[in-house]
Amino acid sequence: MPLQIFNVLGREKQLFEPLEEGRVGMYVCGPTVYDHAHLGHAKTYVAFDTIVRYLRYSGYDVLYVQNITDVGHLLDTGEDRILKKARQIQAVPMQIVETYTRSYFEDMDALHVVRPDISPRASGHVPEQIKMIEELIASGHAYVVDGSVYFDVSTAPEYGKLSNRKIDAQQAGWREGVNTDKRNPEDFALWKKAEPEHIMRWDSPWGEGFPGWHIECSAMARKYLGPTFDIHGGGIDNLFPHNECEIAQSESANGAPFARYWVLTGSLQVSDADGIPVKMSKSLGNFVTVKDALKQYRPEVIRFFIQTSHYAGPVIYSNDSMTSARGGWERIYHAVRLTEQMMNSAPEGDDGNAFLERLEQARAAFGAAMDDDFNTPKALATLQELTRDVNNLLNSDATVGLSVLQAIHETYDNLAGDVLGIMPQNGVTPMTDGDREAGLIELLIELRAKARAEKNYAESDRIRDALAELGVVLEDRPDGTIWRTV
RNA sequence: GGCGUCGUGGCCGAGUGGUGAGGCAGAGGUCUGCAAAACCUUUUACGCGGGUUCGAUUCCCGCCGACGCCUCCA
Repeated sequence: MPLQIFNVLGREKQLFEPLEEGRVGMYVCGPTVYDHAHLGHAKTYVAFDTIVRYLRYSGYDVLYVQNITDVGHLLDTGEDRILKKARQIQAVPMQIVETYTRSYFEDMDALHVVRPDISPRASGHVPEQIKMIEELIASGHAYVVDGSVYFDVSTAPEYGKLSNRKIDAQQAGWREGVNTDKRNPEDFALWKKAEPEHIMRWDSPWGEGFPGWHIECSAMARKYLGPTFDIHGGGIDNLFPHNECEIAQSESANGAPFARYWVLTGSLQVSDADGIPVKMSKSLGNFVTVKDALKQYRPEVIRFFIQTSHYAGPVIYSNDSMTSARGGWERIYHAVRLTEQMMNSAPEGDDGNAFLERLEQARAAFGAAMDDDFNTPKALATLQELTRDVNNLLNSDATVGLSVLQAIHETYDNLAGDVLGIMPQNGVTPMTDGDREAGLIELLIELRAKARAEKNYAESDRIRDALAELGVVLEDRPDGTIWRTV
């Protein structure tokens, strides 16, 4: 079955047909780098990582662009986020940007998030933004007031089509006294005049200033993906005004449709003191940083947790749900470890090759689930069902030949590893630390086997307990002992 | 108030007009020096009220409730 995607623009599941056959241009709104990433960011970017991985697994040549916002994102006090942070810790703004950009990539790398092909920074694309603003002024979509430039929403008749908002109905929300430069309250800034104390400033045809928040995505998407491209992603919380403004700017400036499919992710929530779920966010202070979460759970478990619910829905983070995710992930992981260790001593040949059909069926079921709007929970269910059958096979008396074990392993490698990114990355280079460690563990297992054969259980348990302390779990099976890390 | 998403068993979480997805937790069993793992069996479901239908958890209407956005957030 071909891939179907729920397009927020139109709010329906649609057959995915890229602009150019076999290629996908994709833009995802990235983070504002003024602090460490938290699990809410992880949910969004793991979700899009999974989508990109699946598109590539399906044979698409994906160009994935995800911006870094390092200028222009203002607080409601009119203060720039980056500048505020810089003042707090007495640093130069670009120092902040650099620190947290590195931190962001460090976290995403740890979570096995494949890096975007291009990670453009807003501050590095000011000329492109200025150019687009000039085009908008020339075509009558924007106007200059005292060194600032605003987009005239009344010139974009389709404004509101993504978020289903009608301009006239929103008047009530306008607060008196704010941004009185604007002709209409719903107009938004493309360029802001820099007050003397504003350090981040650039020359422009309208004097020194800095770009508005929305224009960066429009300018950078156009630069790297062209006026029209396939998929635009982001968190649902940016639906309005950010995404809506992007569309208005881009389509007005380019005279062409902007993104064809809009894919937005639901928010990560946390229960408050009364047990009511609320969004995890910086401003509420109820966040868990990715770095802290990684101290408690391995990256595969965090990914698995995120993938147990559909990307578009909300997810409630709690210790219980994480523990449950860990249990579910371990079941799959144990089967993979069992397969790997049986491969070490399996007979050559294809005994048990009737199982190959089951593997094909698993791939088909997994693909069908993912083709249905990237339904990762359903895809995981197909892996769990496969795992039950794999366990039954490997624990039976039947002989399983090496080629069949390899086929099983490859199936997990492709589906759980390549697509979902939930298999530990095992180094295949010879004599890595990992290999040395594996050799030492196996040596200890041999010593323990000798002790067990002599019924010296005190000694065998001592070895097992000591290894457990170090995070290596042993499991005795009729045909020997297997191990895995926790 | 406006726009939107959603309400599934102890918990998490898919899905469908008519055979109880899957996982976690619980109970019993098999296996085992112990442990662990695995497998088998097993217990609780579809917010409330109407309507359409032979039949609705699934479609329609209303209500209630939760969350998100409308002002910075992935």
